[in-house]
Amino acid sequence: MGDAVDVVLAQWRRERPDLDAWPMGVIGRISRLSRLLDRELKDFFADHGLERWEFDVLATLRRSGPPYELTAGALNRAAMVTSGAITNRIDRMAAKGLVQRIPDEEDRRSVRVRLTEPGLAKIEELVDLHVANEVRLLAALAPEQRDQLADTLRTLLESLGDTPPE
Amino acid sequence: MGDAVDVVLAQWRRERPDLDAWPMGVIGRISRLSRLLDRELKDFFADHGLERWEFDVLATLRRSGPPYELTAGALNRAAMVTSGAITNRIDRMAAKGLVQRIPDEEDRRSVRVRLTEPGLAKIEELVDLHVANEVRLLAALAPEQRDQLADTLRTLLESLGDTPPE
DNA sequence: TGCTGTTATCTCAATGTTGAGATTATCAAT
DNA sequence: ATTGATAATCTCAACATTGAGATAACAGCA
Repeated sequence: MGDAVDVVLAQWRRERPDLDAWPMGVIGRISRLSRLLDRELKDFFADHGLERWEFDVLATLRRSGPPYELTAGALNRAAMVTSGAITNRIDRMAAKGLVQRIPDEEDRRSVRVRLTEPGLAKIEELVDLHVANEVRLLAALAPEQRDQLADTLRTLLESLGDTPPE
Repeated sequence: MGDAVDVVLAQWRRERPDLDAWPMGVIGRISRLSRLLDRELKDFFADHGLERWEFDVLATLRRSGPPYELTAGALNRAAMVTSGAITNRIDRMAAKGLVQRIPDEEDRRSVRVRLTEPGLAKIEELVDLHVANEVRLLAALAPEQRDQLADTLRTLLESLGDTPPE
């Protein structure tokens, strides 16, 4: 009956009764949940010899469909990190043999990053387990609750400009 | 009518019709929202000469009530970071004069971190603006939506063990 | 008093991200 | 063709966090 954020809100009510801090009940919880879920996912991937960001890159390429390749730019937009971070990630995954860089003939500024055979095998092996793990993490929600939650979060994302590329 | 996560889900449906990836509609959105909100808050605090983590430390001390002091351990539990990170943060904030370290007489392993006069002034100056900024970020939600959202997120947090200290 | 286990904080090397700048390539318009 | 603006990627120094280990202090109990 109450989480850590309830305590925070109660403290503000006591210390600053004039302040209505309700937004913290939403934003604070999103932040904390994100952190907790990150930890859980990290543990899961560690058990399978991957970093979370490696899985994300593999999954992004896999779901883009054959030939399982995207430009570096598309990958960094998907991951919401800077270009420097993506260069670094691709370097390391290429060294591990999970992806390969392919020069783009059409636009020679671009690099296409393609899933290798082992990379494809890895994501195929893990994606079902990953989804099952996520189902476990959300087990506390009733089916209608989770649909409603997804809808509300979508509304928020749209209002913050999280619109698909094209 | 659709955010970046809807695209991800549609891709999985096309590529792997056998896989029901619904949890990504929740966990993916929580991750993305957390990142987007972080950026917004970062911009806001930058306009006021603070890092986000500095504000968090000030706010945690302020809402704990007079004499506005907590142990380093309490601060790192609140911030969900490791002890090394808190040591570093306190060092820098003490150098800026926002907090001061006070040896704990009762338990000499502990350090109490106390808001200085300038630190208190800073948080008092910013907290209302911060809440107003958060209200702005959540403006897309109707009042019942945000209450329901907060409730659902609380359910999730509790199920993941995010329970208050004592 | 002396042990043993636990707790609080700090230290520090390893690691990863950011953010700005450099490089190279493309595009639009003249 | 040439110029200027824009775009894609890579480079790299600065910075912050993690995670493991060190240090010091407390607590319970024989």
